[in-house]
Amino acid sequence: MKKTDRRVRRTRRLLRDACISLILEKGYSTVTVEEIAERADVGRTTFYMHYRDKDDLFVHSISRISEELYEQILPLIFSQEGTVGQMPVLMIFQHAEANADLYRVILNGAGNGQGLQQLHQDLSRYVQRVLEAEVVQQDLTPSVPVEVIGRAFVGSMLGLVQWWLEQGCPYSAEEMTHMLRQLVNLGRQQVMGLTPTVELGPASK
Amino acid sequence: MKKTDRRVRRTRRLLRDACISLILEKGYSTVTVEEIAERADVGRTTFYMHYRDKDDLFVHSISRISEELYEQILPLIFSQEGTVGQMPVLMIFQHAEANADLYRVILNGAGNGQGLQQLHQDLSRYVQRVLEAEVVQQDLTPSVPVEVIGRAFVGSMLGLVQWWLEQGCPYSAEEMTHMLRQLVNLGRQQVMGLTPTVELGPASK
Amino acid sequence: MKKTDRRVRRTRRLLRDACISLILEKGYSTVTVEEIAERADVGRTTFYMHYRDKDDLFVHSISRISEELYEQILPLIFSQEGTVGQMPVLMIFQHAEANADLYRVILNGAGNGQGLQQLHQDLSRYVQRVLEAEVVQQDLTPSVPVEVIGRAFVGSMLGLVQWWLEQGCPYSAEEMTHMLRQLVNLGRQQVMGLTPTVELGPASK
Amino acid sequence: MKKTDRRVRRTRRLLRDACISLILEKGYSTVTVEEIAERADVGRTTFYMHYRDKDDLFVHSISRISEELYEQILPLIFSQEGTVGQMPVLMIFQHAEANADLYRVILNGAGNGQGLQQLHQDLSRYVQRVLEAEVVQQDLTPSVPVEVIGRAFVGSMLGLVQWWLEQGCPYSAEEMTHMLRQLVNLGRQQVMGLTPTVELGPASK
DNA sequence: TCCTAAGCGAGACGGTACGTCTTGTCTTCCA
DNA sequence: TGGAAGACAAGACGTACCGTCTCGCTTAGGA
Repeated sequence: MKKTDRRVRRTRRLLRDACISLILEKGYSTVTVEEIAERADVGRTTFYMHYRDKDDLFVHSISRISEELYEQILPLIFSQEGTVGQMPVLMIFQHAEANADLYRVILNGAGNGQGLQQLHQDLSRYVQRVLEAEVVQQDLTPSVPVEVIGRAFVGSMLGLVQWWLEQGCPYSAEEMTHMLRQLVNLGRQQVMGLTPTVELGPASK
Repeated sequence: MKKTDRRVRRTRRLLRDACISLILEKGYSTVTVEEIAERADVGRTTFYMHYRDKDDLFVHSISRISEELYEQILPLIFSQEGTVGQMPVLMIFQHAEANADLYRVILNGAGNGQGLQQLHQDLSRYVQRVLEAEVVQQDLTPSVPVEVIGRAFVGSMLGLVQWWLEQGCPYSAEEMTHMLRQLVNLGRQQVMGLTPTVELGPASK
Repeated sequence: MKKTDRRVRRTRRLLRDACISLILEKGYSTVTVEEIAERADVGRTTFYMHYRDKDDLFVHSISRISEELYEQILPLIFSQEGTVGQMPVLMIFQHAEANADLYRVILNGAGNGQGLQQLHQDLSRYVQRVLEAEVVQQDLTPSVPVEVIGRAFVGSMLGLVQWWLEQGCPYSAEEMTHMLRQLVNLGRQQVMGLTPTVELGPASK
Repeated sequence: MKKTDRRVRRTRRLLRDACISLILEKGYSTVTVEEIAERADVGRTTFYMHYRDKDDLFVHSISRISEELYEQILPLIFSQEGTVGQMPVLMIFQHAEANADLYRVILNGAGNGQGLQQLHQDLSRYVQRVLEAEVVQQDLTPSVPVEVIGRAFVGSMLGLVQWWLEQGCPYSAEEMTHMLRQLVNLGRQQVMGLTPTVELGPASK
């Protein structure tokens, strides 16, 4: 029951990799189960032993990326002083740049937008959680529901990431982070009932 | 060359309506050309006389909505005093509420995200144009490219619209507009080099 | 009621010619109504004004040939001394050689064998009629029904014609006629109760 | 490589049987692949796994009959004394009577006459071979090419078979054989340079 | 001379069948 | 015993023709 598990894991990894690489090559909707199986050097039967269909595999494939992202960001968020710190946003831009192709696939709405919805939701939830912690710790009374703040923030962030990747990353991740913060921080602080802070350039860090 | 045109137009309209209603009922990917044709009381052959495939029809179907939106907003934008006025944003929320189902389809990324991409792009372009006019008229030197400002703004707006519709519109369009403005206006004014203004509530209007 | 008729006749002729030439070029079953109409410089609608379908047109097209054949042979048959004379057979070979392509189409069974069946039947009937006249005139008692004699005769004749055309007419029409007569005359005379005659070569005629 | 083969063979047999029975019921050209598949209790896809199209299946279907015929006749032909013996012809009539429907389909020119052409050709070749053996063994000098003799013979035989089946077999196979032999034997013997023989009735056999 | 009916071209349309492609299931065979 | 091979049913796809219809245009023969 050990060797088998390892083999199973291997097969699944092969399938996920094949899935992603094929989507990158020719677009989500034109990729077939057959192709994925062939690329993974696996029988079509085997595919169906592990995943229900292409969508299922796709969701699991991108969840690897999400998990990677969450594992890096989660600890940082809570090691911070209770604000949506600069580091996490920066890391998202960096992570996106490192996995540009995959991000592009997700942000463009592959798989009927499943990936995008999930990412949007997950990130919003995290941001919301952080904001709620802030509210509790500093006893604030936001004039706008934190859910709304989170959604709007993630919306602008992902909007920028998508544009940025589509343009071929004309700015550095640090610059993008700085611009995003300039755009959203004042508003966020205002609706949260915080004192506005002056936003310093990325170089000053 | 007149009667025929009218018949063609009628057929296309029937197809577009059938397409949208079916997507709303059972999701983009499970709708078949056959179903659309049947719903439109049209032969499958006729479908292919007018549209290449389901995607093609979908794009044309939603473009009708977009055009409706643009025709209402465009004039307003330029009749304003050169700022991303309250009215256009409000109108988008209202338009979304009025066409909630269709917006949900688009924002959820139906059709491989084509609709969402297009909407994002179109709106960004409009916002960008307005901002550029502002820059020229008031001789400003923005610290962040207007393209970035536009993208971020549209990102947060669409993020909010999507969340709002998914939640069943727990706030009024006016409230949503006000919240969005509170969140983005200060930042926008700062990076544009404008004097910050106090944002008044929706009721005060 | 005059010019119109002429126009109609013209259209039908154009259609028949187009039909035959197309069948010769690419085989009966692959020819489409559209092609025929186009070749005849006629709208598809017009085709259906004159013929029910491709088969209908085909039958009418080949009937022209049959009629030509019958008009030449019929008089001769009955102007003869009451035997299946040499002339008619020779004329069939000559007619076949002159219309080789069309005969090939018919004998190969184009149009679900309709043409072939018809030709077989028509010729058999004629031969049978001649034989019956012989029986009556000479008060014979054939040991084999004339219907059978006729069928067998036409069978061997058409079998030879088809082979002959397919081989590119390696013999002259006269030679073919002579060979056919050598093969069938003795038997026919025997079963008819006639005195066998010596068959002379084609040159001796 | 065993069970699978058996399954494949079974499927093909089902398809061939369905094909023939449907053609008999409603004519070659109106039978559709869908119907054949349905009758054979097989998916349409499966049809295309085994045969290219309806024509392909038809040719394979009738080849079974031909093979049956050849397997019965071939041995007899060469076990004979070197003449186109009575037995083979009789067997063809008997075989035709036993498979009347299928023969009718073939002789009427179903499938663009493919079956008929093939049968004609195959039988002609066999007859020709026998005649050639005769020529060599008895050192004859035919006044007509054996190819021509064969073609003419097969032509009259098939002509008779077709007529006979179409008439509902008004004579016995033995009678038909006798009539055919009366009609062709004298001529054949003459052109082959053989002494004419008296043809005895079928009862005397 | 008009006008009116016919032949006709253009082409939208519903329908049927085609041959292909992909999916998901199941069975058989092999390592 | 798990996985590859592959037969298979199901069903959507996009295409090709078919036969029908409606719409106008031309034209020619009778008023």
